[in-house]
Amino acid sequence: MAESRTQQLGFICGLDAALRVVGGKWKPLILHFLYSESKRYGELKRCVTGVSDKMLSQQLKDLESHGVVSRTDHNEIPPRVDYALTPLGRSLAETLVPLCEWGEQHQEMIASSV
Amino acid sequence: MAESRTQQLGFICGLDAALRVVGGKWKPLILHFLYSESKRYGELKRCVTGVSDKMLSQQLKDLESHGVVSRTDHNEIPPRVDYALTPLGRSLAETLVPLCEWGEQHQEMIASSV
DNA sequence: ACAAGTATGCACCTTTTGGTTAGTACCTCC
DNA sequence: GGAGGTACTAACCAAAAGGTGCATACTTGT
Repeated sequence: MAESRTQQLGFICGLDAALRVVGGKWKPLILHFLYSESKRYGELKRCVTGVSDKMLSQQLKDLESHGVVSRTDHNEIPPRVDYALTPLGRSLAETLVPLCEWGEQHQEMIASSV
Repeated sequence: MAESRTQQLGFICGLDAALRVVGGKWKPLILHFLYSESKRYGELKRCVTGVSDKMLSQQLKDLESHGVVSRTDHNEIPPRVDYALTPLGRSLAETLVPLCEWGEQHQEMIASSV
């Protein structure tokens, strides 16, 4: 029984591979908010309600290392840094749209079943 | 400024709501494997490579409480229990398909950028 | 002059997540 | 008759995720 290419790479399936990139509590939300437009660090933080500085920086760094987010440091003082999706990141963020819509449609039920 | 219905319910956005249901390391994979067909506990465990009994039971219970997975205990000895997606679960699993395809297309890159 | 905003890094701590082992009660296969 | 499969649960422990507060170095607004 030949192993599939996916399994040779150490993934269970394509979904498992994708979760390596967007897994975690904050990454999908970050991608989602950058999807509408690129944002400064502070703007992003205000969008992703409840995230701490530490988490936001860390997750952005992860996303950058996977090539889905690009960081532009304007080297100004006070600091000014922009975050944007790369084309790859944009294609990934698009796949989250159906999930987002599902959440909107069923949010009442989700809220009631703790 | 009026708060949106989503925010009244305590969610940042629809995506945030959906993540309450499918958040975590294993839940998306469980849904994905149940999408093709309903499975017995042991079958599912063999599909979701690497999951422990504890995690699989726990996550299945969570998914059941959110109404996306249904559990059928045949009350036999030795035990026989089937897990299947509910219609709601099926609609959720469908939203994961694009993500799965994205993962397949980009798995080489994902594997290389640790 | 002083507070607040700016984008982080660091150290410390708590919470959540996840793994391991053992146990159940019965069956089938060798 | 002992091993292994079946679908779990509970207790215990380790690891990862996540939160808080402090520090930076300079600007703008009060």
